[in-house]
This record gives sequence, structure tokens and C-alpha cells, in this order.
Amino acid sequence: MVSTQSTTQFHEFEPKLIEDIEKTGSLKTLETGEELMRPGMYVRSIPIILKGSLKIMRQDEDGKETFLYFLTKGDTCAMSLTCCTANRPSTVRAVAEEPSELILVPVEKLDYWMTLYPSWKAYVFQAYQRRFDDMLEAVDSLAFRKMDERLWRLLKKKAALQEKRYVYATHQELADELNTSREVVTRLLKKLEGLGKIITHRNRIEMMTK
Amino acid sequence: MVSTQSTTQFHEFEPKLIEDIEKTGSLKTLETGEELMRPGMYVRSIPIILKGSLKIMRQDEDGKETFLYFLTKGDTCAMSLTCCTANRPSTVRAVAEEPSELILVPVEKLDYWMTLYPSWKAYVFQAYQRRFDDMLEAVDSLAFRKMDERLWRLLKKKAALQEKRYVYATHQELADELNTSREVVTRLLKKLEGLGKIITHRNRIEMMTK
DNA sequence: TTGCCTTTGTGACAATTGACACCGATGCGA
DNA sequence: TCGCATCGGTGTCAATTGTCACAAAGGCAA
Repeated sequence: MVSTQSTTQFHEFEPKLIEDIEKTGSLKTLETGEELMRPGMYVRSIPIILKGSLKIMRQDEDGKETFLYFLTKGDTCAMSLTCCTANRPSTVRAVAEEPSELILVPVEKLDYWMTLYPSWKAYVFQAYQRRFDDMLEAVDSLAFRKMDERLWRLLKKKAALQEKRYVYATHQELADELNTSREVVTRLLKKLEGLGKIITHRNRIEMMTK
Repeated sequence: MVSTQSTTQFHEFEPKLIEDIEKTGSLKTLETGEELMRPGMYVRSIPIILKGSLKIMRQDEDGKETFLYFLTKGDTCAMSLTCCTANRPSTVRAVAEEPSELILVPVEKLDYWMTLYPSWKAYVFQAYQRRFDDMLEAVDSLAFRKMDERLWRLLKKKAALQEKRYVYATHQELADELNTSREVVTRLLKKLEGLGKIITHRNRIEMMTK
């Protein structure tokens, strides 16, 4: 049972639906870096993010990774939707980018609520649509941009997430998210620093432009 | 009005639905290379592919392109689904890979049939799911694989589409689909030929392994 | 046949990125 | 304070890919 407090932020949901979500959903808290999902895991519930953000990553067979997109307040995971309906294991990794809170809704409700609540149906379709856009942006980044711009955009996204001027990450962590090496990130960060876009600190990067 | 012939291949659809599709859908034929959709275009109908295949490409601002995935018989375009429901223009390009036939279903039916026909709902969700998988594979290709393997896999996919041992394409066309240069493709094809995987001809590549 | 356009082949070189080695700086805990 | 693990900085070199220049080969039409 979830407190009314947490779900009333979804204004577009019917009161009855919010009630249903609170009744059947369970609250989950994640620390920064904690995993919600990993490749191979079967998903039996749909997460709706109340607070914080999740980083969605794709892994290859050797464990190499690449960042796909962030999920933030109000978002839900399209992978969970597809995995649940097809009863297949996840093919992505979801990890908390910051301390986060989410509601886990049992899969069975997905379909049932779609027929019952128009707002739920709209929400699910909007989720698909947004994740499609996110995936296309990930493709753009990989296909068309060089590492320096990919890094710069990643930093801006991370800063925007928490609306802060500091991004807390080591060079190695950034390298992992871009599927490159730590040295390359160090070099490119120095370049960005030379351009006056950032100031590097230990474990932390200061963003100089909005 | 579409002939019964063409839609009866969708065995999972209820007879009533097939009837409805035939009543409201319009048939469209595409020559190889003909465009069904381009970025910026508003989509007012959902295409269901009856014959042939479509190549879905992503473009950047400068017109550079990268291949995303193929749609074949029975498939529908998830982009159309998201674009229609959100009433936004397309962000991808769809072009016939071979002579193709499709049914165009008016957008209004999308929602209506979802409530009416369980099989249509399942079809739409399956479409989302499959395109998600396709996008993930595109990301894998871009993020984790080098150009030689990307080229080899593209050739295999193209050969599999038509179940033939010849792929009809110039080096320039392949280069465009992989967002690289013609010279690189030529070099890598020579390498594949050296490995005995293909034989190159003018305008045509002969696949040696299944 | 001749001319011309398209396609393919290739050498040389540059830019980007990846890999390795190694060192210095920072910060924490014993 | 010392020891140690983590993090960041840098030089060198290699692999991959992109770019340019130019030539050869294939095929079509006058």
C-alpha cells in the first residue's frame, strides 16, 4: 500500500486509478548505484518512478556497456512493459542514478487497467513513444557524433537531471557509460576544460555553461 | 477496398477484423527505392506490409544516414503508431528495399480496433516490442561492433530478406546505410572476399556462407 | 567503335580512438 | 604520520576509420 502523497503527482490519472495503484503497488527505494534490473532477469512488475532517476544501459556479451537513456519522475520503463507482456527476460540494465523512489505495479494490472482507465492506456502508449524517442537519440549519438560531443551531451544531461552545476562521477564511470576508455575521457575532459565549458575536480565536474 | 486474398495471411486476426481492414484500408505498391515516409512528414495512416520489405533509416541534420532495421511481411511501423497517436511528424525515413505491397489503415482505427479486437491489440503491442528489439540491435551494432562486422551482418540480413545468394547493392549504397565512406566499404568487402565469405561483382555481391 | 558515366580498386595520409605504461595527487584508515 | 587504494594526467604507439587523389574496369548509347 502506497501513500496518497506519492501518487497524487500524476494529475492525469483518474482518482480511481490512483487508488488502485496505491492499493496494489509496492513502494521501493533505491540508493545511488543500486540495480533495479539486469539482463536475464524476469520482470514481474512495472516500475513507476516517483523520485530520482534511473539510468538504462545496454550490455554486450563481454559486459561492455553503453548508455541508452534516463528515466525520471513520472516515467515508466518500456522494457518492463514489453518484457512483461511477452514474458521474456530483460535485455537491459537499470541502475539508480541518484537516490530514487518508485512504485512497483504487478504485471497483471497492465492489461486490466488499460481496458478500465483511459488515462492508463494513454500513459502506457506515451511511455512507448518516449522511449522510442530516447532510443533514437541514443542511435543519433552513437552513429553521428564523435566522442567529445557525446561526452559533453552526457554531462549536460546528468547536470540537468538534478538541476545542479556539479556532476558527481569519476572519469572511469563516464568512460563505462560511453563504452570507451578512462584515458579518452580524461583527455576529452581536459579539452572541454580548455574550452571553458567545465572545470574538473576530483570525483566531480563543474559545469560552466547552462 | 482490399482483396481478401491479401489479408487472410494474418491468421491471428479475427475474421471480422480482417473484413474491417479490407473495407477501410487502401492498397499501396512501392517500387524498389521508393519512399513511403521521410522525416518531417505527417503520417495519417498505419502501413501493414503484405509483400516485400521496407528499410528504416535514421537521418541527421546534414542528411547523413544510418540503417535502423527492416520491416517485412506482417510487420507494421512502430514509428507510424507513435507518430499517429501523438500527431507528430515522422523522424525516420522508410524506403522500399524491394518491390513491396502494403495496406494503409486510417489512424482513427488504431484506437477503435484496440478496444474491439483483442488480436489487434496484441498485434500493436507486439509491433512495439519487436521494434524495440530492432532498435536495441541497431544500438548494439553501433556501440559494440567494428565496421567489418557491421557490414557483414548487413549483408547477411539483406540476403536473408529475399532468401537469395546475391545482394544487389553498390558499395556506395552500403556505405550510406552504415554511415561510412565508399572506400571503407570497398576495402572491407575485399577483406571479406579474402576470407572466402563473399565474391564481389559489379552491382552485386555473392554470399558464400549461409 | 568511341565516348562517357558509373562503379570499383588502391595508395597515401590524417584524425580519432584504443591500449599500455607509468607517475603523481588525493584521501582514508590504521 | 605512514601506507595504500583510488583517481587523474600524460606520453607513446597501434588500429580503425575517414579523406583525397587518381586510375582502371564495366556497361550503355550514339
